[in-house]
Parts: sequence; C-alpha cells; structure tokens
Amino acid sequence: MTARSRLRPVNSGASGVAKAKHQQISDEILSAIEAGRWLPGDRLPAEDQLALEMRASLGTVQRALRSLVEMGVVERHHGRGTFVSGARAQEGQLRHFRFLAEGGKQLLPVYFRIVGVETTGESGPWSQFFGTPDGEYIHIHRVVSVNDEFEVFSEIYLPADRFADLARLSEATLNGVSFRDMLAERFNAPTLNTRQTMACQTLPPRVTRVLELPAGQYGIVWTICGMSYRDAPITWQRIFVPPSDRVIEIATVFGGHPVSGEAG
Amino acid sequence: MTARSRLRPVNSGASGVAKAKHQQISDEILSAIEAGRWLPGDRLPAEDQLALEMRASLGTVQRALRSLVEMGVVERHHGRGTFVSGARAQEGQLRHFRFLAEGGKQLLPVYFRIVGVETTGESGPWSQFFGTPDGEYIHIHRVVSVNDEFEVFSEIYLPADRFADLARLSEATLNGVSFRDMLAERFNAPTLNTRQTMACQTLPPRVTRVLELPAGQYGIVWTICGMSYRDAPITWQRIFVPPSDRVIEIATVFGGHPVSGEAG
DNA sequence: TCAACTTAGTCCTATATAGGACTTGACGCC
DNA sequence: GGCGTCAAGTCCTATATAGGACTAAGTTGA
Repeated sequence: MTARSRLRPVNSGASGVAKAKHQQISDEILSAIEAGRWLPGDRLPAEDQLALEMRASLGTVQRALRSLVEMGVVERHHGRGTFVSGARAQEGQLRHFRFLAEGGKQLLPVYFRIVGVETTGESGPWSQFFGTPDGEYIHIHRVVSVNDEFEVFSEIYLPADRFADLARLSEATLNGVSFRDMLAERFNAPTLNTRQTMACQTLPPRVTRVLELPAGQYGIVWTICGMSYRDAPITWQRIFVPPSDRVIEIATVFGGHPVSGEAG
Repeated sequence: MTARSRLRPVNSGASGVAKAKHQQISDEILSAIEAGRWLPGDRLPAEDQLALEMRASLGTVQRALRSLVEMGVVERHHGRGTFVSGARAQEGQLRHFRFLAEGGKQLLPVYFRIVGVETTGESGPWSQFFGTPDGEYIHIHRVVSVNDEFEVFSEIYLPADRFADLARLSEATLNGVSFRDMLAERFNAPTLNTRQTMACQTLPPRVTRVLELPAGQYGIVWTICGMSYRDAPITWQRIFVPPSDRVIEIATVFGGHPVSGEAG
C-alpha cells in the first residue's frame, strides 16, 4: 500500500443521514485537501486510481470531482490531470469582485499600505460572522490604491487562533500583498465564496482622516464576508469607498459561467 | 408520432464545432423553452421519454438536465418531474440581490410608484449593453418603497421591439408589479443572470427631487444588467440608493449553493 | 539539431443496465 | 368519510464498459 492510498474508504463513518456516494467522495477528497494532504497546485491521483481507492465506479468519482470543480476547490485539465486550485489560478478573474474604470476597463489593486495591525477581543458584526462572541481577532487596516488612480480604505478581521502565524509576520511582509492570495498560499485557506452587502453611509473619521477627505463625507460601506472550505468563515472585511466615477463590479455566477464583459 | 415528440434529433445541424451530446441536448431543450413549447410551470417529458426523443441514453439526458437546473432554467423534483422554472419559483430567494435591515432581517420591496414611462431612442450605456446603438427603448422611472421603510429610485430600460406589448399596458397595470416577475410570466423572459456594478456618486437632480432629498446628495448608483436565456440582454436597470442604514446584499453563488444567512 | 512519430497517462463522453426513493392517485376496507 | 395499501410514474444513484481526445515525454530518423 503506497502513501497514495491513504484515503479512508467512503461510508466508513456511521453518519446519521445517508448521503449519496458521490457526495461522500467529494467530501472525503475535500477533507484531505483541507488537511493538507495535497497543497494548491498538487495533482490528485487519476480518476481510475481514486475509483479504486474509494471503491467506487469511475462515473461516480467523476461526478464527485465535477462538484469540486464547481466549488472552486480543484481544476481539471484534459489530458493533464486534476489539480488543487491555487489562489493564482483565478488571478485577474472576476471571481468575487473587481474595480472598473468608467469605460469598463479593469483596474487592479496594486498598492497596499498598512495603517495598523492589532489583536483585539472587541466584538462586533465580525464576531457574529465568525460565531465566536469572545474570540480574539487580528485586525488590520490598510489603504488600497486601485491602479494608482484612487484609494479605498480596507479593514479586515481574522480569527487570531486560526491565523496566529500571521500576527507574527512583520508589517513589511504584509505590505503590498493580497490577503486573498496569501491566505490561500500560506494558510491553505482559499476564499471560495463571499457574502457581500453594501450601503451608502457617512465615512467614519478615522477613514476620512487617512484618505484626506472632508469629515462627514459619504461613501460606500462594503462588507465582504469571506468563506473557505465548507463555508468556514475566514475573513470579515469592510471596505470604505469614497465617491468616484470608478465602479465596483460584483461577480454573480450562475450556471457555472461567470458573467463578465466590457460593458458597464 | 405525438405532439410530444417534435424535438429535432440532436446533431442534425451541420454546426462548425462539434459539441458534446449532453450540451447539444440541453441546448435543444433550452431552445424549445425559449420558443415557448413549454411555459413556466409546465412539466417536461420524463427523462426516459426525452432520451428516446433525443436518441440518447438516460445518463446523457440527465446530465443535460442537471446543467439546465444550474442555469436556473428548469427545476427537478424527485418523484414529480422536471418543470420549467417560473419567476415565482425563486420568490423571496436571494437569487440576485435583496435589501436587509440592520439586524439582517430581510426587507421586501412592496410598493412601486411609476414616475414616468416613455419610449426613447436615446443612446447610453444601456444601448451598449443591448448592442443596438440606434435601438428604441422603453424607459420607465419608478419609486420603489422597500418594506415601507425607505425609498429608492429605479429606472429601467428595455428594448422596445422585444417588449412592444409592454408599452401598451396601462400605467395602472405596471404599478406595484415586480418587473422581474412580469417579464418572466408575460414575456417568457426570466432574468437568469445579472451583471452588477456600484459606485458612490452624487444623485442627479431628477432623483433627489422625487425622493425629496437635498440637491447634490450622495448615494449609491447601482447598475444591474439583466440577462435571460443564453445571456440575452433584456433589462438595463439603474437604482439610486440614498444614504441609509439599510444594506443591499448581493447574491454571489458558487458551487451551486447560494450564500445566505442572517448575519451582516 | 530538429521535426515527426509513438506511447503512456489522463480526462471526456457515451451507453446499457439495475435498483432505489419519492410522489401521486386509485382502490378497498372499516 | 377516513385510513391504509398498492401501483404507476418519475427522478436519483450507481455500476461496468467502451472508445475518443488531449498532453507530455520519449524515440526515431533525416
């Protein structure tokens, strides 16, 4: 028995409800990826190999893998193999949102400047999202320059226990990086799904001060709850967007094909 | 041969690129639904029946039907059948967006008041979206009251030729109805997908005037491009949202499971 | 050296078949 | 009438099998 065949055969746990075998299999593979058995970029065993390990037929394994593709967990390439999705895989893609110029041209967030990093036990909507009312959180404020054209203010909360190593990273290391990529690459915590809300409100003083805007300025208060495998909450982010002719495009994906295009 | 078996056998057209049979089949069924062979709420023939008509195996038809479910075109119910999705099917669901109160409770748009209806040849971002620079459009302005709690201003453009009957409807008929439902039910044009952008900008005078806001008030300018079967553009909508502690939740659906919940 | 060919590995499609699970309506019985 | 049983219709899962298509790497030959 090689190291390759360490996956538990499905249906081994006496679970309450019976689940379809293809779901059990995708669940099993997902667990293995979560546990780090394969890292982003790694190739999974071939379909037929998995079918043997899982004691299932090829068709059943294929169906399980298709559902993992839909979740954004793996990618399959004809003739090459099945790979764990890295953050880089969707780079530049409209997976969750992006900024656009007036004509529809895409703007890239290129410059991040850390304003503050702290660990806090403060509760708020983030603690509700994480489901840990008394939890400790890493709280990072940043100014994000979009395409060197305009700036937004971003603050992000992460559970301190899950990302303890992050608190030990220097600010220099955190500067200029995309959190989404970093969490996927260094913490095996890719953002697979988001829940987003928006409102127009007055920007708080700490924001207007840093962005050099008049006090009481209105802006978009944009909340992004980031979820990873099994919809586990990993990031609570709030972005303050001042008035601008730049627009935010929100990804809405149905039927497997992301909506994109140049028009506004 | 009954009226039921009018679907063309797949692969009959000498198309340029070869498509997979299951794609051809879902395409074929989609065309039939588009053409009105089955209307929203109607039951499609059973899987095995379709397999016969399409000269395909059961598994292939099932795969085609699953992809139509993903697109939101049909719904399948174990033991009952496969039905063309009506607009009502997703009522109250977070298919594209919804309004939330501060605590996360859902607010329903309950009251629509028509401000103006006109037919215009004016060009703008909508004509770019529709791809008809010289087209005629039905342009409708409305005040939408969300849960009787706050008001937003909505304007919508529709291609005049496609929805000619709509221009003939009286304002009384248009008052108080959801366009999304009406287009699906009366025009066989369900909104299956959207492209959404947002920006914080000053609200135009015609909006502040109707909503009784101070001139120059900032707000969210929210553009929603609605698409139907095969991503055909059907509605271009702009919603002006004044400052409020009410938030807009945008649906972001990945892996087939819509993200929802009570938290903000 | 380099292009063409071959081969192994992998994913993709499609079929025929079998049984299970759920829904609905009909039927018979009390 | 009300209840349980039954059967037909439908979707759901799973298997075994076959062949095709794409990729990457190695081999051959001019």
